[in-house]
Amino acid sequence: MARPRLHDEALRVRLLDEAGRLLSEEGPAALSMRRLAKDVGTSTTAVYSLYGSKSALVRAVFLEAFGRFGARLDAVPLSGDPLTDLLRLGVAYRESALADPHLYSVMFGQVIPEFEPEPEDTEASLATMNPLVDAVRTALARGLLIPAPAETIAVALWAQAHGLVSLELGGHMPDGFDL
Amino acid sequence: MARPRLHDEALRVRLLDEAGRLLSEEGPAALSMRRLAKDVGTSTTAVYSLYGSKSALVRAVFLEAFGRFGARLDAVPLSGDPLTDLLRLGVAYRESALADPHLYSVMFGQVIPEFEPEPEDTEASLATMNPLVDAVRTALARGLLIPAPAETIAVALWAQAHGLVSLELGGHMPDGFDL
DNA sequence: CCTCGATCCATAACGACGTTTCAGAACCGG
DNA sequence: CCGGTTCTGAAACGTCGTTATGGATCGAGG
Repeated sequence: MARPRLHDEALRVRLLDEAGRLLSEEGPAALSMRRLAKDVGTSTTAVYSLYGSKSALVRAVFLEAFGRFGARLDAVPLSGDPLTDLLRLGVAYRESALADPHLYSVMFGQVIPEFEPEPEDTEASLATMNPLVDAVRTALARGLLIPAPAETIAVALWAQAHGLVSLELGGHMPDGFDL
Repeated sequence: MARPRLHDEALRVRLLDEAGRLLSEEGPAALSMRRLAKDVGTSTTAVYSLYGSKSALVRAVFLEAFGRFGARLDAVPLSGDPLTDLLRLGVAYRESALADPHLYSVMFGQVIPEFEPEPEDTEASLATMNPLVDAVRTALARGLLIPAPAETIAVALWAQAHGLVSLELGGHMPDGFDL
C-alpha cells in the first residue's frame, strides 16, 4: 500500500548506539536530537517516530548503561572469600564508573534535565546490587560480619562506593587524596 | 556625568536570592535568565551586567549554598563524645540535604549544564568537612578509632553520608528501606 | 504499464533558551 | 536648557526540543 519504512528497528539501534557514544565521548551537552539525527544520517522525525521524546531516548540509554554496568559487576571473579569479593566488587564499581563517567552520571546524576528516572526504572539499578547482596549473605553465613539484615549492609556498602566515586568524579576530594 | 545605576549591588543580592528561591522551590528547569529577570522586575541585561553569565550566577548560588550547608554543620552541638558527634553530624548532613534537595544537587550534582565547579570552588566544599575532621581527630586522640590518617577517615565518612543521601534523593533505594 | 491513493519522511516552523547588540532614555555639568 | 556620557530595555541571533506539512515514494487496480 505504501513505501517501505526506513525508520525501523535497525535505525532504532543505531540511534541508541550513537546516543551512547555522543554521551560517553562528548558529554551530555553534545546529545541533542538534531545532532543525533545528523550523525546517524537521518532527520529528527526519525528519532521522534522511534522514541517519541528525548526523555524516552535517554531512558533507553539509561537502561542500557545499567545493563552494561551490572554485567561488569557480574563478571567479577569470585575468590571464595566473601570479604575479598566485596573489596573486588568495590574496585570494579569504581573502575566501571571511571571508565565512562558521563554514562555513570546519566545513571546516578540528573545530568540531562529532560530525563528523570521513573520508579520502574530504578528496579534496573537495584538489580545491579545483586552480586553485592550475595557476597554479603555469604559473609554473614560464615560469621564474617556483625549480624544485621543483608540488605542493610549491602546498601551501606553500595552507598560507600557510590559516595566515594561520586565525590571523586565531582572533584570534591582533597588534593592528591588516595584512600 | 551620567545616569545613576539601577544595576547595583542591591539588585545583585536580590537576583541571587531569587535565583536561590527559584532553584529551591521549582527546580533547576525553572532557573532561566529571562524568568529570573522578570521575577525580579528587571531585564536580562541586568543579570548579565552583574554576573556576566548563567555559569557565574549559578556559581554564586553554589557558594552561597555551601555557606549555609557548612553553617548548619557548624551549628551541630557537641556532646563531648566524638563518636556521638560523628553520628550527629551525619544526621545533620542528611537533614540539610533533604531540607533543600535542589540546592544539594546544585552543590554535588551537575544539575545545571551551564555550570561546572572549578577547582577553586571545591575548596568551599572541603571547608564543609572541617567539623567532621575535628571530631575524627578527637576520636583518634582518645583511641576510639582504628589508627589511620584523620583525613582518610573523614573522607570515608563523608562519602558514606553523601552516598546514602545521594541514593535516597535519586530514588535508588529498595522499597521502604530504613537504615 | 500507468494511474491513484495511501503512507512515510525531510524540511520548515514555533516557542523558549543563553547571550549580544543597539538605539534611545536618563542624568549631570555647563 | 542643552550636550555628551552612561546606562538600560527591547530586539536579534543561533540553538534547543518538539510538531505540522507538503511533497516524495511505493503497491494495488485497471
